[in-house]
Amino acid sequence: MANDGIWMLCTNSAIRRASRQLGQLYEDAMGDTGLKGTQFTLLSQIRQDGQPALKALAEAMVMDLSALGHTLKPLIRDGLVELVADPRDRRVKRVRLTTLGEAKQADLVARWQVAQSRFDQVFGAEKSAELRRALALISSPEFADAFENGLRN
Amino acid sequence: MANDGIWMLCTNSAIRRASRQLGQLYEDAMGDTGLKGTQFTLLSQIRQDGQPALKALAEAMVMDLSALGHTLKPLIRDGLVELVADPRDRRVKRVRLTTLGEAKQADLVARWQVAQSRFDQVFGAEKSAELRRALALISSPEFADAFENGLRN
DNA sequence: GGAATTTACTGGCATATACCACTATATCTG
DNA sequence: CAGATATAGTGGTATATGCCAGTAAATTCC
Repeated sequence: MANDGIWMLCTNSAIRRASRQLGQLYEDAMGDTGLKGTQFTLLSQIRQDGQPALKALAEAMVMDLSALGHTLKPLIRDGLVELVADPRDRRVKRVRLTTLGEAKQADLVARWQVAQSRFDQVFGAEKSAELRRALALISSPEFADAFENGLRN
Repeated sequence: MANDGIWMLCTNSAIRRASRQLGQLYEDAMGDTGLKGTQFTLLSQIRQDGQPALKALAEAMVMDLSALGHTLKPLIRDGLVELVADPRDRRVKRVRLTTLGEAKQADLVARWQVAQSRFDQVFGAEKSAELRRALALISSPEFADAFENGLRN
């Protein structure tokens, strides 16, 4: 499996490489819906959060605020999500699924489940859950803090 | 650590999210060199392979050939790598580091090592190596094949 | 209460990455 | 050998993602 690349030494290279591969596999499973993996992720997270402020959503996704804004554009253009101003704090905008967006998301969940169970089957369900836990740990602010400032216990 | 997102269910979401975080951390460690993590990865892989054909490099990186072409553009523009035609097969182009590219790569290795050892320290060196193995497995063509066509043993 | 600061978002620019259509070579086949 | 097919790259278009500079609204501080 090409054990001789920097990805065997550099976790960053390794994770990006695996990202590309997994992105392909999941996207194929998404099929003709025309939506990307990231878009499914976003729709699902928005659905779960209800009506998150952009800032909060960006943080949850571990994504730059402006990157989130850009990424939402096609979804807004296609009428899957919409932005609503927060009446309490007029700096804040909240994202929510439109009716169309909810339908699309539900459709995608079914397809996603196929991809996810294939992954679990090939990689092993237990190892899969463990991998997600490890990745969530890496994605946490605590991890970033320890990385940047050293482990001071 | 926000245990309630889709990233706890969807390995694809989880890996992209962790990619973003790790990309940030490593890039910060790269400092003022002006190069991105991906560019370091590419320079390092090219260095290791010597003078790989674009196709072969794309495969090793698990990257689309045209994506690789686009990604190399800034590196070519900045004089870090160059393309040379293969005399045997004139369809083939090979990439190689320029003298400047070699110097830059060597410089980056030092910085990268700082980032990688911080990662190992925070995540655990053994777990870290194990994670890279898991990611390399996921990135392998065998994995993709099993994912797409099912495990037929 | 008004100036200074912080916060939330927007828009422009640059790289990362994929797909598709097209071109140039090379290889295969009758 | 000529036509069909396969292979390697290129260029265009679209999404993904980050940084920086700006804008507007809220909060803080005399």
